[in-house]
Amino acid sequence: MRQRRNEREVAPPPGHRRLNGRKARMRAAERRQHLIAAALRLFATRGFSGTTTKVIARAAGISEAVIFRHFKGKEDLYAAILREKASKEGYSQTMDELRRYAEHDDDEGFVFHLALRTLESFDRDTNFHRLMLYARLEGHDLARASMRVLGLPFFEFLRGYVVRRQQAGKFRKGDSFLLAFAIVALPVHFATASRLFGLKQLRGSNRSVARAFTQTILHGLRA
Amino acid sequence: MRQRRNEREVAPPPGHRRLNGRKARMRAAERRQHLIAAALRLFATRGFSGTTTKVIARAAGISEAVIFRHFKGKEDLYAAILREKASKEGYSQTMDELRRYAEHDDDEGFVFHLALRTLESFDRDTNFHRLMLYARLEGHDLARASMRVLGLPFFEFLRGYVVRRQQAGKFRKGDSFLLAFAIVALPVHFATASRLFGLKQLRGSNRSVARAFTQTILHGLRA
DNA sequence: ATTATCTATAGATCTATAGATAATGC
DNA sequence: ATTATCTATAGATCTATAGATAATGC
Repeated sequence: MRQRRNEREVAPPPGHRRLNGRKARMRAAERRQHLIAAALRLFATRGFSGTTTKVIARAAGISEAVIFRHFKGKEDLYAAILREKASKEGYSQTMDELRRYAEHDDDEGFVFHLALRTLESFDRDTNFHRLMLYARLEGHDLARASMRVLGLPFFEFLRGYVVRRQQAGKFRKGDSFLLAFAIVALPVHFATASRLFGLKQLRGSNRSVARAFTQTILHGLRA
Repeated sequence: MRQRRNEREVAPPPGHRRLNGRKARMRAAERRQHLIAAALRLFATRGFSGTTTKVIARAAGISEAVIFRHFKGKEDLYAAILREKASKEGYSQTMDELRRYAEHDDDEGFVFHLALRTLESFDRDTNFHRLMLYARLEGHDLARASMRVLGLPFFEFLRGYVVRRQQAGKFRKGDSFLLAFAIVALPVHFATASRLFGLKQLRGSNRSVARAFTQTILHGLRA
């Protein structure tokens, strides 16, 4: 099982100086980021307790001691990754975009772009999503916190949209919670299966997948 | 983080003899099952590498050495759990039931019971589903195998049903793979969020949730 | 002179085994 | 007599720290 050796060094960030072929030293802030990047990949593939500081050090191309110079401990490094990567940015940007479709009562645009941005996010930040899934399973505090601070507001925004469309008589009546849940469930579940678990059967361009889910969510399977 | 102490003993199976207040010894086969049950709970909550043989022994109320008497090692115990619990039973029983709805072209019955059985399965075997999610993330061979042997045939059966209904003109045209995926995605994603991650916001009886998803899948959100 | 990194190692913990001992079935 | 379990411990790893050394900026 856990015997895979995936410890090749993480490339130093662009702009990083090199000293006649040998590695130049990084400044503290730079090394911090570098360690976060290296550790993210490893925690994402093997989980917290499946990842040793030794492996992280090897992947980052430094000695173990350096990790503890920059972070209080393994747990602190893990927490730093979550804090660093679980930024509001992606969420609020997508929310702004969706709000525009919502203002025009453009259900197709709304659902389609929600799905599309979800798929793109899993493509871009596969490791982060993998890490979050691990963190949620492990019941990590910061995963819960991130869910509360980012996930819930987003979901409430989505549910608000559903309620508004129900009141306008455009969406079926019914538990707005479950309807909103259904909208996110399709793309998230698909992205999880295809990107995180690598189910090969799931193919197609992001746009075509998003289009199919949009049709399904808005009009259902029935002809 | 991983500091929770959840090591109370697993109750011995019913019918287990007791010797004037003290524990009676189990026969090998019985102890094996007992260890599997105890370890399942722990692996499910903490993952493979997050669970030590010491903690398993404590939870089972025996010394660590007993584990290695019954299993070649921790990995072997883990594999035994997957083999034991990932039985075809649940799947083929549900498939038989669904086949009956399919024969009567009862889309409502088909989708509703698929959702209902999924939710019930996550209620009944929460720990198993948690373990499988961990195993899939960790890329465990047996998780992949179980997906191939159980998951795929089930999915192909489902896709076959979708194709047949498309040919009958009852289901919309479109990628049968994605349509079939949508049918399972709603209940599975919901069960995962509510049962495995304990999102409290997700409530409602299994039947009402299954009903809501059936409506959504068959008729969509549009009024 | 300051900052980043390394080597070496302590001390805890983890998996696994050997050999002794206690319970059970006949 | 056989089977299940325990105690004790080996040997490998794991996180973390102390103190020495090498690179960098001024």
